[in-house]
Amino acid sequence: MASRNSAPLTHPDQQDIDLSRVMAALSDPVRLGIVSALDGIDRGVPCCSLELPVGKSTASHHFRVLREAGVLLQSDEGTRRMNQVRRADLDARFPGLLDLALAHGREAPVQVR
Amino acid sequence: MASRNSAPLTHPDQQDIDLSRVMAALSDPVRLGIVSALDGIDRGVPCCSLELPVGKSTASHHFRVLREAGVLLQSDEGTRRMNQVRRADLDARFPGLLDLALAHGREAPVQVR
DNA sequence: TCTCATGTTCGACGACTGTCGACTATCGAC
DNA sequence: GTCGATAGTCGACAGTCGTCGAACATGAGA
Repeated sequence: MASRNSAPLTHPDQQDIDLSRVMAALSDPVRLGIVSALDGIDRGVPCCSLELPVGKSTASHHFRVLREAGVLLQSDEGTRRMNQVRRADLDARFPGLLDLALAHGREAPVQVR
Repeated sequence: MASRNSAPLTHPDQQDIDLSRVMAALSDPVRLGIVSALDGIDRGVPCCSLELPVGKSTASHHFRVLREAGVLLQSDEGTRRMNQVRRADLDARFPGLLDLALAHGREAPVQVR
């Protein structure tokens, strides 16, 4: 879905993932909640399946930040935008970072419907 | 030094160091440069010994952010404020985070005079 | 075709952040 | 006591960030 004329979901290549951006992305509690909820799920999860404490447009913003930082992989399936954590890429580039962040980011758990 | 009536240099206890704050602190290139320059030096280093690309008040701000996040230990010695990375505390609380950040944060190296 | 569900984009807003210059505080040396 | 070095504080400013509501775009079904 998304707007017709939106660029086709830009994701950074693995080697272009920037630590500063990843850390900035993960330093927001809402975004850490998203990643935490999505981690370990092997299929893509649509945005609407997460019970986030913010509005739709704000959630959209957070998903974009995570995608552009290289944390999430997004792909369109019909009217749904599926989300998946890029664990392999992140583990390859910053070994241990994701585990560290998730281990310490369980304060505001996000439910997956 | 500092102002006479400033609170006596608040540092978070090891167990109170918050990952979000640490990551936010380390996601700024100037601050990452500071930590990178200070890491591995066993003695305290005064603020003025670092050649930072920002003004005095801005540097002061960055040092405070790092201290309040739990990344730096600051202590006054006469007219100097000595700085040291809290490596033991950080390694204990978030094993590997500092090494990860420093390994990937050498873009804007900061000189120690 | 019409409608609904999903999700984006676009201003707008307040809060926070990074930056600066000017001023102040403290200490040590003269 | 005075002066210089070191360093913090205090506004001020522009830019970014997180948030929202309203409008728009797309695809799936009825």
